[in-house]
Amino acid sequence: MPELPEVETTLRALSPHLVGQVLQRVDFRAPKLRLPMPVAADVQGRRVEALERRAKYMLATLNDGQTLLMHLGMSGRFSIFYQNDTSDTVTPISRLAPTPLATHDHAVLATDTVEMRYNDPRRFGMFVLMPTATRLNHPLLADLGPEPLSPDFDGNALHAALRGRRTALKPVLMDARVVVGVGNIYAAEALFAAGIHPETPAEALGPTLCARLADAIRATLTRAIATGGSTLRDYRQPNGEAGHFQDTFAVYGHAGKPCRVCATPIAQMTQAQRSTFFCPHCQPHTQGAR
DNA sequence: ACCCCGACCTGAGGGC
DNA sequence: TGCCCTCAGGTCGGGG
Repeated sequence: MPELPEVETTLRALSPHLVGQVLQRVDFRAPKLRLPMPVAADVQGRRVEALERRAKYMLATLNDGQTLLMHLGMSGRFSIFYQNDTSDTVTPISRLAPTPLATHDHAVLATDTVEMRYNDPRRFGMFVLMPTATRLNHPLLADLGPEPLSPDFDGNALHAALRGRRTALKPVLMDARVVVGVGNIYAAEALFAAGIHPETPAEALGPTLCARLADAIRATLTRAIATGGSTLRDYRQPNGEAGHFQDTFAVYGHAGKPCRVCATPIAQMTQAQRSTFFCPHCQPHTQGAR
């Protein structure tokens, strides 16, 4: 589920409550999600010095030289709860009052003022503790490609990354070594925005189309962040509200419905075991692919 | 190196 | 009502 916009939305909501705050209470309730959970005592009592995003990972820098890495997997979400109802001095960012823990609440991080709960039905998320000094060399982070919203991602970077990739463009866009943060939804939406067929051989995409696609990826992700991300099933912003970008999907989940531009029915197919949606008219097969 | 596929896990929805 | 199948936003690791 969560792709870059959902992770970014989550991070922006958590930041004011985490950065500079001490994790007074930490509870990893499941022994493992995708990976074994850290030991709570190795996190509890530390102050969070920074919270950053790399790809779909959130990295909380702790004041003891460790970094807590968090990933939302397919169905993960954080919710912010008030610690108590006497929080007059706390900015009312959350409408959620404390409730009993729910099924699939796998982690709890509490500061003096709020409690953050991580819920993840499918348990594909992860919490990993690693040394801050070498964190970028950690296997989870070492081979990641450029951030799509950073200046070093442009048509030239994309063109270089597609070299040697003979397979269909859309699965390649979802390869984090090419560009990070782009999952099944945003790959489809960006390809529609760029007017490129998802089956175009990746290495056939010339500089002009690479520039157009890089722009489309950046614009699509930026718009999604601005609307709080996409809520299909599980994802929620940490204040409990759904995202809204799903209301503006051009193709994702729209199989058989008329294209908003040309009214041609949106097509669906399978690529790399994932559903792909596209408009056969607005995203023609490109030959030569400049 | 690339590429394909299965694995991880739970829940929702459709067909019978 | 229940069962059984398919599908779902991600990523890793094994094999060809």
